[in-house]
Amino acid sequence: MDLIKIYECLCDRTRLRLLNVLAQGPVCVCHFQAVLGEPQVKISKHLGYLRERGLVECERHGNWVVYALPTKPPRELKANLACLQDCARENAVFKRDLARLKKIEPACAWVRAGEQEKAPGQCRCR
Amino acid sequence: MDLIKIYECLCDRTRLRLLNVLAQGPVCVCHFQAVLGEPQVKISKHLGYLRERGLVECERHGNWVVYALPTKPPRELKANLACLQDCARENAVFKRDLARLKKIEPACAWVRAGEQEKAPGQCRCR
DNA sequence: GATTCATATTCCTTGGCAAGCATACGGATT
DNA sequence: AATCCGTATGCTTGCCAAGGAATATGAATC
Repeated sequence: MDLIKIYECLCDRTRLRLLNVLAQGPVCVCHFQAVLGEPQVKISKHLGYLRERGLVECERHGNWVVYALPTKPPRELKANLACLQDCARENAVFKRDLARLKKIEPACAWVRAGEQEKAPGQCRCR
Repeated sequence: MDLIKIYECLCDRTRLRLLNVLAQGPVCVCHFQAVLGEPQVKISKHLGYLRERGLVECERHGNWVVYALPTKPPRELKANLACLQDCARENAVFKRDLARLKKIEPACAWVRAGEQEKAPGQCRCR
């Protein structure tokens, strides 16, 4: 994987927040909206940007689309994500996002459950 | 230091090469030209970009300007430079640059010598 | 089949950066 | 002071990315 491409993905605040959240595990788009408090278009576009460049993968479940970090990330990506985690640990925005994620967690239990269950009929996390 | 700013600096191939070379120690602009094989303007501009954002520092010695990594790099910068070094180790371009640097080294001994000596009257490394 | 919900895409405007050419600057040499 | 050398800055062009509004898609529900 091209280093430049990785850094291009990392040099946007929204994308950093997305990746920081994803480090906790798979998340679906509606949860991102709730956690980041950003409009749908913005979230979707940045996820698309990351997806095209191979920094995230996604899978559809009914209406929901669940995003996750690659199952087999290349060395460079792995290293940089680890570095990001290390740097983000103390950052206020990143911490706030994770706190919000935790609050929402009950609403997206089916994602954490390995996507075995059927996706709920309606999003209750916003 | 702002993480975004760091990543913005890292998402250009020329700047990555500059930083990779700088990881070996202080280097003056004319050596960069020889090592990277890129025109003077390009080198100078990218060094300026890095300088404005605090990723490198510079000091003038006669006609020469010697660039170096910050003496006291912030945590995030340190971490990312280390990560870059780790990722760049196997990269062909980066390795070639370091090889060229080694070849040139005799011509810029005064830089390595802690800048004690007077700068030579003319650049012989190009 | 029509509607609803979640998500993606298109179109537009705006801003910033890369690259190259020409030129300016600062210091040393003659 | 005129010149030379190393380095930096203006200027222009072209590209790409961000953001927002509107709209399209795809799947589920009624």
